[in-house]
Amino acid sequence: MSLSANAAIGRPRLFDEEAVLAKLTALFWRQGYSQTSMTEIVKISGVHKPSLYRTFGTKEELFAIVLRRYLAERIGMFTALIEQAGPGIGGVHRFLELFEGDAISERGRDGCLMVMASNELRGSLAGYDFSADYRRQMGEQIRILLARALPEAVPELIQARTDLLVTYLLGLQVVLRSGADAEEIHRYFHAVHVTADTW
Amino acid sequence: MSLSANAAIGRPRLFDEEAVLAKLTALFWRQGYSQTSMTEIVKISGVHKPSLYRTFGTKEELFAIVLRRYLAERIGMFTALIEQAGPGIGGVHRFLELFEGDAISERGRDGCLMVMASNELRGSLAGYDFSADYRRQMGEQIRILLARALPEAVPELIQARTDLLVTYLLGLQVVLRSGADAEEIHRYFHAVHVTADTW
DNA sequence: GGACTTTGTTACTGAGAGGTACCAAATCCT
DNA sequence: AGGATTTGGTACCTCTCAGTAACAAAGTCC
Repeated sequence: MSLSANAAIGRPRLFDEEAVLAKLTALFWRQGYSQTSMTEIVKISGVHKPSLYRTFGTKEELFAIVLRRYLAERIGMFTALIEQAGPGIGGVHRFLELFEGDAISERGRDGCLMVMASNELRGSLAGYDFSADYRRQMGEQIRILLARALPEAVPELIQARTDLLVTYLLGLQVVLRSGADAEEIHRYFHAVHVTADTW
Repeated sequence: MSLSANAAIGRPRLFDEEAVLAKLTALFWRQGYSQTSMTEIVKISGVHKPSLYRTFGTKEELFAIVLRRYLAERIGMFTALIEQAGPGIGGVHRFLELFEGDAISERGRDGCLMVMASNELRGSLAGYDFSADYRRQMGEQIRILLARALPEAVPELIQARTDLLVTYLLGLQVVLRSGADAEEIHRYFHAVHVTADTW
């Protein structure tokens, strides 16, 4: 399902949609939605305004596209980290370590675009409740991690642990975006390591 | 420390600063900083623009005043809830119940102004790192709650539990602002009740 | 080659943003 | 009473915002 209906007819597009969306994702992620102007978007993307509007629609529609793309990418990252972490309770600790590595990176300090957009747009945009979608898909991934880590636990307990971890991770993104230093960030990771030890 | 240097000389002010700040806090809290215009601020406050600028400075300075005021009020709420919750591990559960009552209220659905502003302004405004201030003061309150709840725990453990709860509560505000329904909100509270039972 | 279609580029629009100049009104001090 | 000082209120400023009209350029199809 491409954005352009018929790619063969007419003058060929000089820019790559995916590359532009990747750049704009980073831009929105850094600055937020309403604090990013179309002028900046034109500058960063290298695509002139009428082309942007023809391709992606209004600023709001463009941001919705960015959000859907980011959501899939983000969940993919969770899947990869959980895969890499392995089974057992050690897998939970390894997952947290991998997550911390990403968190203290340059991009990690921007927090999570979903959390940022949830706060700015109250979780939905143009009728699409992206925030609920994000929590649900994130929960599914965390549940996989915990089900493999705690094979003897009943589903209700797995769910409670999952809900705790999801909420914790959302809060962590708030901290990351707020400019906390590596020491404070590590304290928060330490806290959940300690908690996971009782599981 | 009043905002007006000399209250006696000149025409008396027709509006109450505190009442105006309370209204504007609610407005910023609902809409966010950059999505709230000076025109709206004039309309809600009933104070004309030049008076606002004379009294509170620029929009940015006004918001800084709102943030400091809100921070004190918010920490006061934590203090009150913790006082009301009482000692022992039961105090933690009661604190959470009281907090949930506030969370599912109309205002609770707006989340926390500090969390919202942290996401929008990356934790600081005009050189004031309000976000770090908030986490520190919030941590102090939670530590009091947990120290009374777990009198036999070593300080390191109290600190770890505190850091977990602080991060969890920040994440919860993200969920609240995103428009989650009461059932989902209750699930997240249940998750931390289950965790607190192992303390 | 010529009709058709889509894209790149420039210039522009109306609306709304944050912020202020200016003057009348209301108080205090002498 | 009259200057001094502060506030209320109207009208205005400049700048930037999202969005678009119009036309040239670059392709496909017949």
